[in-house]
Amino acid sequence: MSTLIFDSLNEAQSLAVKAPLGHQLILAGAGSGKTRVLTYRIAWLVHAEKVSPANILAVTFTNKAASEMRHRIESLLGTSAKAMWIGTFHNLCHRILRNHWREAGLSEHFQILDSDDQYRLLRRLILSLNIDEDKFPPKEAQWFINAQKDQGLESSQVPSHGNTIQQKWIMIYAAYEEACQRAGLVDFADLLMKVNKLWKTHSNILAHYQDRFRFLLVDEFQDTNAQQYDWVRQIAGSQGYITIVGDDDQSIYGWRGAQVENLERFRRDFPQVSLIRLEQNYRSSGTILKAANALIANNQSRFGKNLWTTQGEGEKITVYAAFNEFDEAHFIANRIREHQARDVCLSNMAILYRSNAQSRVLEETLIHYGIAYRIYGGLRFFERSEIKDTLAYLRLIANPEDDAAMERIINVPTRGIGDSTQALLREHAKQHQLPLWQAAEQMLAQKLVPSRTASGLTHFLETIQTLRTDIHNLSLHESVQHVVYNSGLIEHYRKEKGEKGISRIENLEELINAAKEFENEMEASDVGQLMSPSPLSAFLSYSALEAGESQAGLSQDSVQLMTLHSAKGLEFNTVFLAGCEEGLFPHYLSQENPEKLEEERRLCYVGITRAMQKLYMSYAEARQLYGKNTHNRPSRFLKEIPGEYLDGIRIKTKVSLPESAVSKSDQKTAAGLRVGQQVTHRQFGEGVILQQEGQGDRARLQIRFARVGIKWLIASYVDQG
DNA sequence: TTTGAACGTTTTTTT
DNA sequence: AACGTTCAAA
Repeated sequence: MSTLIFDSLNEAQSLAVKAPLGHQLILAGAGSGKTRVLTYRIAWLVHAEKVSPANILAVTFTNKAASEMRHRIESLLGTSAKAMWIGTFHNLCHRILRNHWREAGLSEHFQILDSDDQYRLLRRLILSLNIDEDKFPPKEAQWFINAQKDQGLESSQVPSHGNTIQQKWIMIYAAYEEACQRAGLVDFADLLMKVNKLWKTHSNILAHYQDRFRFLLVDEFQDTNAQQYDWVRQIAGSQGYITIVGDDDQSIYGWRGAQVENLERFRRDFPQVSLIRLEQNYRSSGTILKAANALIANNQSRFGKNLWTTQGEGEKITVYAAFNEFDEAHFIANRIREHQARDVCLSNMAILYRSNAQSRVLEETLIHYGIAYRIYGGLRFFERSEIKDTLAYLRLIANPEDDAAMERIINVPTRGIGDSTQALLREHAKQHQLPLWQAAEQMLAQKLVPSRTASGLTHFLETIQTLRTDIHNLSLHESVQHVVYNSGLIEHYRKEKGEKGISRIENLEELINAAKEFENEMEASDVGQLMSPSPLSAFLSYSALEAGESQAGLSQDSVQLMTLHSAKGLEFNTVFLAGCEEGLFPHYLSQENPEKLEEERRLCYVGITRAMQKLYMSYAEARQLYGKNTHNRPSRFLKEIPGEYLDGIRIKTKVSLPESAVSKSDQKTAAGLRVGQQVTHRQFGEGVILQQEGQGDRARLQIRFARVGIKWLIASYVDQG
């Protein structure tokens, strides 16, 4: 490796990369090359400071970012970086817990509970505790428990303040804790909490990690929570060198316990932190950057920084006032075609939105236009119910004490084990302090179940046992395949009518493939997650930790659709920021609370700064939201951007013609009416056509009337205005 | 116990 | 609109 590569850095970057050993806080604005700085810093440590890669630990926000970083480092160094630990907090903690399960008080076969599993478990517990489900909804219990865990509090440590409601929550938490412990289950927050506790109770283990990882680098520090902060502080000890990178303006995970204050706290807790600001932006045009700066300046609580660029002004930001979400989608699709014609490849364009629900109309329109797209988020692969059912079979096979898994599949497919039988089982299990599995065996042996259900239950137990012996000598993917085909799940889904059943079966096939790929990767990376007691166990953990970044068809050139949250860290030539309306963005649940509103603004900042050359922002005057027609004002964020950076339709304009609708001749009806046109109606008065269904005289038109709102009418009853 | 239909409710972001 | 829950009938 030549030192020449380090010459390509700017002054601030170079300062950060070549800094003498010590603690560093790098405040890195959007597009300032922070990933570059991190990877180069690591390369510098290895190359110039002669640090062994085995002594380096890097924490990233997503699994994807981790593997990207590994690649970059390897290509910089020209060697494998296997000895280096790079991963998310959750991933690294998982690895540590697999190494020290005994000391952490876990079962060797512990499995990870994802948030859906957690919800189901809580719901069941609340029911069995005879607590009113309406007063203590599982969702809130989940929220409560996760919030406590993020603070590092076990159920016994949560103060009740003599508050009876709080006591109930604590009671639920305690029951949940016990259930997890008994079944060998660990949730996301546990991964961190258990490692923190492990380190506090076993100083030798902590010392081992402190000794090994003298060089710590943490990305996206503004999105760390209290537990993660504690984790970093512990492993650093008094010997470690920490580099943290963050941007307070891009803190968008406050709602799940992230604390921006951690940036400030770091500076207080660690002496002699050198602070470096990266303020030169290499990504966006001057206009886009200035717009972003102007927007974020409306936030009160920030470190304060100003991004600048040497790039030219570039094009203005196009704001489009759509009539409704369909018009918005058409507009976007047309623009995508234009850019495509100008040689911007599809994968360099992204449509960003606030909530996943917005994706449907966009998807449908893109399909209509024949534009390839790839969608992130929504239901991820490993979260689909058919996949989770299969995984539950595998989990129960691997660990008969996994009650959550057993609950899930005991009657899937239906085998006559209904609610009452299940209640009976639970009761027996509770009284004898047994896992459900053993409770079932006992009850059958003691003939405590009616004969008809007994046969169903026996059949279930036998199925699982047979599967267990069957797959004993099979490889991972063969095991998965065997379970898919012999558990009865395939037949079960085949019976399901419509396309749903078909796609489920396809997904199950895909699961077998995923197992195969996982196998290959394990072999290639020799160590990897091999700490797990078995390949199956490793695969199960993987499925919970990485819910499915890997999706079909990712090699094809396609437009990227995702929420603003998942766009963090990415960049695109052209960005469409859709749904810039009050109530949608900022979301109405955040409108009242100033802090939440600032987070929404940061989210908008993140969205804007994803764009390199061209940004479109659009809003719809009318939109179907939650099954109702809504009329929302343009987002306040649009108004916070100075008009000089904006182009196109003025924001306050009441009516403007959607060009996409006009240009399409097939939108015309026999009466010569078209979308966007002003019309009058004898009874309802003046209005604007929003949408059309059908052709000719029998066409139905959706019209927004000034006086009476939106109505669907037959074309022949409308006069052109 | 299972099934289907009617009913009512609920809408953010995710490692 | 989409989902989950509840209720009644088989």
